[in-house]
Amino acid sequence: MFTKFLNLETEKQDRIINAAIKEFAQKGYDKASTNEIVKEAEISKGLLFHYFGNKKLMYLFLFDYCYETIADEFYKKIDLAERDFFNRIRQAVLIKMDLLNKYPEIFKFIEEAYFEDSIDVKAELEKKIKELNDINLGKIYEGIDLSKFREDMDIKKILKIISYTFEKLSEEELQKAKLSPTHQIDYQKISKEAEEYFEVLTKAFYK
Amino acid sequence: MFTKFLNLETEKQDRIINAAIKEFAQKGYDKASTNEIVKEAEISKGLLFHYFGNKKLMYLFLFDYCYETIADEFYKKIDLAERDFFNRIRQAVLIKMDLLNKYPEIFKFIEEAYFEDSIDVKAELEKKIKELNDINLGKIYEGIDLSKFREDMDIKKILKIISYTFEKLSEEELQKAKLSPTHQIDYQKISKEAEEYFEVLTKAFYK
Amino acid sequence: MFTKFLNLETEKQDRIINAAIKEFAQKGYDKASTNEIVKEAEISKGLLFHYFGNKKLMYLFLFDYCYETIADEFYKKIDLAERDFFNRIRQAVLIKMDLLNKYPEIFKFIEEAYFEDSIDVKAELEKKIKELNDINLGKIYEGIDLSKFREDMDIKKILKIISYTFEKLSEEELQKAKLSPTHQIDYQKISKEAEEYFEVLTKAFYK
Amino acid sequence: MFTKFLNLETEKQDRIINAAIKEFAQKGYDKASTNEIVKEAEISKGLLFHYFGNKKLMYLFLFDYCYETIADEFYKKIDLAERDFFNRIRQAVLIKMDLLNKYPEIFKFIEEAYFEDSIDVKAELEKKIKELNDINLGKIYEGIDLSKFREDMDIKKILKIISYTFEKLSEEELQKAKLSPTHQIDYQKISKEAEEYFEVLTKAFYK
DNA sequence: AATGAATGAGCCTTCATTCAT
DNA sequence: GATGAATGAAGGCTCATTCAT
Repeated sequence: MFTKFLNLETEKQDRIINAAIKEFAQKGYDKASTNEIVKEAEISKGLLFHYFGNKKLMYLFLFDYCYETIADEFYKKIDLAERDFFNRIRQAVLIKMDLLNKYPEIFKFIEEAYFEDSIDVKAELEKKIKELNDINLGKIYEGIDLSKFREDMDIKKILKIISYTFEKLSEEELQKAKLSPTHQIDYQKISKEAEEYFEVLTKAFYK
Repeated sequence: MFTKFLNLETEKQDRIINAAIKEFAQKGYDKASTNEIVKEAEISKGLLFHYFGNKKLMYLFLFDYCYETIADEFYKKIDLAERDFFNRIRQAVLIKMDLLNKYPEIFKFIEEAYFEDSIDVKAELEKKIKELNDINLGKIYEGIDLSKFREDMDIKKILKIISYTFEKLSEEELQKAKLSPTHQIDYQKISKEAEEYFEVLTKAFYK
Repeated sequence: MFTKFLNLETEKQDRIINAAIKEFAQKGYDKASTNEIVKEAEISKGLLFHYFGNKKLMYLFLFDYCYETIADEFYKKIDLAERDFFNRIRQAVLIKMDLLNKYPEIFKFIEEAYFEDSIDVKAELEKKIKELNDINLGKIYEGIDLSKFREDMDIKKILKIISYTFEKLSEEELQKAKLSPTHQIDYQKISKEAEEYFEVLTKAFYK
Repeated sequence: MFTKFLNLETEKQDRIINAAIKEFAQKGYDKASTNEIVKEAEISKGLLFHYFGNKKLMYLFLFDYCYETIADEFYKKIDLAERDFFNRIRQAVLIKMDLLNKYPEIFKFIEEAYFEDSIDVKAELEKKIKELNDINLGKIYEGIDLSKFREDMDIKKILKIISYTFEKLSEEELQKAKLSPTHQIDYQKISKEAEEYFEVLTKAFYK
């Protein structure tokens, strides 16, 4: 499919990928301009279509590229030997924040992709996202020590409630950052808040 | 501001509003075409701009309209005499699903609006959303009987965890419906699932 | 033709005339908006067309109105008893400047009208301008004492050369004002410059 | 800037330039339609904007093109060895009329440009015109034999009066042609008239 | 007389994509 | 492989004018 592109010298690949990610992350699928991408990447108009066929396929390729980049690093860093659920989640939150810092554009791209509503890519994208969720859902809970949890409740539901809480917490902080004038995320405040929720949730769901 | 439009006969207003909501809900702000809206509403091009000035103002007007329509019905139906938190949330979930059924396009429009990233409307929209959040946040917890909850934890955090759980639950079901071929929401299944989570959460957080 | 309009109460007539002159003077025929005119004049859209038929006729009416307003005052003020040509022209220049100060919008309108190139009004306007020139050309020279001029030249050519000089002088000052940041006309400088040219021309063409 | 356009085959360049000049000359900046231009030039809509960016830049490019075309021919033809002022002006008048005959549309375009009031191009255009005036003002008087003129008057004013006379004379003839049904300029009559004015002016201002 | 809602052609500009070179 | 000129549909929006009330 994208073999032509992948056989390019890495430097040119990177130039193109970075230019495209930047444009899509900033403007979303519809408003992103292939003109801007080729200008930034310093390649010709025709070449982009030679490599990717069309805008949609390029976007979908970038989504995969971004997802893999982030996922690879994520699973490289997470310690599956840590069997305590809360510590595992704490780890996940910290790693996510680290990656956010390291690859802001890529992260931005993925985040926007989750909310991308353009009819051109919506269907394909949702399919991809669903698959990813199915694949990864289990992974993060792999090897968790379930013996610490109360046994008078459905363990799956407990895990879900805990996951939901931290996801919503992150979303809310993100939303707050979005609405603040500086768009700055206050990592320290999030960490502190998370610890307080850990405490409540441990008291509620651990033996 | 929109007095010209609001003085129209209701039938024509509805035709225009429905056409516009449908178009924006389906395609998002940028890709939505005023051409399509006037075609669907069976009015002339110029008239739309006679009423709303421009696309952006029309979109913002529709957001207000949609929000008010939903909020009015929501707060008319919710029983603030019900002081038990879980029953209150159960109510809220059911009412929301009912409205979702009754006004699917309006709901769609609002949901999309929350994620609308078009630079044209982003700023204004976020301001509106922020204001709404500030206003309504407290309202749903009004008059709740807090004496039933455990006292060894921060009550605010408990309430948040519970809210988060049901919000995420709804979102997940919605997402599942989105990805299913028929886009059908299985209300019964949701109700049943919600009851099971009520049970878990009561056990965890009630005295 | 415009009897409907002319039978209006003067106050309303003035409101409409002023609004229209302002808009045309500022934007030229094509870009002038009938919408802006009715808004400023506080009358309804339809009424404007009821009175004037269409934009073109309104413009032509305004040209006549403006021309008459200026010409009436001009010929009321000019002293036809002054038989010296240079004094007569000096008078004309001073009166013109006075009127410019008193009716800046009307003057602006007439000036713009002379350069109006819109195909819609060009032909009609040029016809009007030609007629006016024919009528008024003689008037300003009426009763001039020709005995002061040299007799070895065609007197008509002498008068033309003198007129041309002052017309061009005015045009140049106007153009300079146009190109200056403040658009301010320096009347004192013009008067002084004119006097210097008077001197040269007297020496050249008087006995 | 306009390299894309200037690298085109001359035939196509000419087709586009002629179509554009014609349209702007006839209708002025605002009313000129890019649609008409591309139709006349037989190119696609997009191509025009590919070459010139937007309407304004195209107009400004054409102004430069027209000015250079005329100025180049003018200064190629004028004989700077001719030191007699009247002969020099006679030359200038004849060359101008020749060019007018040869490039009527270009001339028209420039003339209209001087009076172009559209806010879109006014500022830029006036800047260009001002610069041109500064550059060319001296050139036409270069090497003139001033010893023939009377010494009891400001020589600069004399030269101005003479220039003004011939400029106005040309303008009047042009205006007459404009208002005549055939739009024909009667060069012979102009030459004869000019000679008569030469005579008067020589008598008045030469020693 | 007076209103202002309604029209729809026309405006400039953008864009992904194609294809001859 | 690489170029960038060329396409033309579609975009949001404006406007003088009409006409039912």
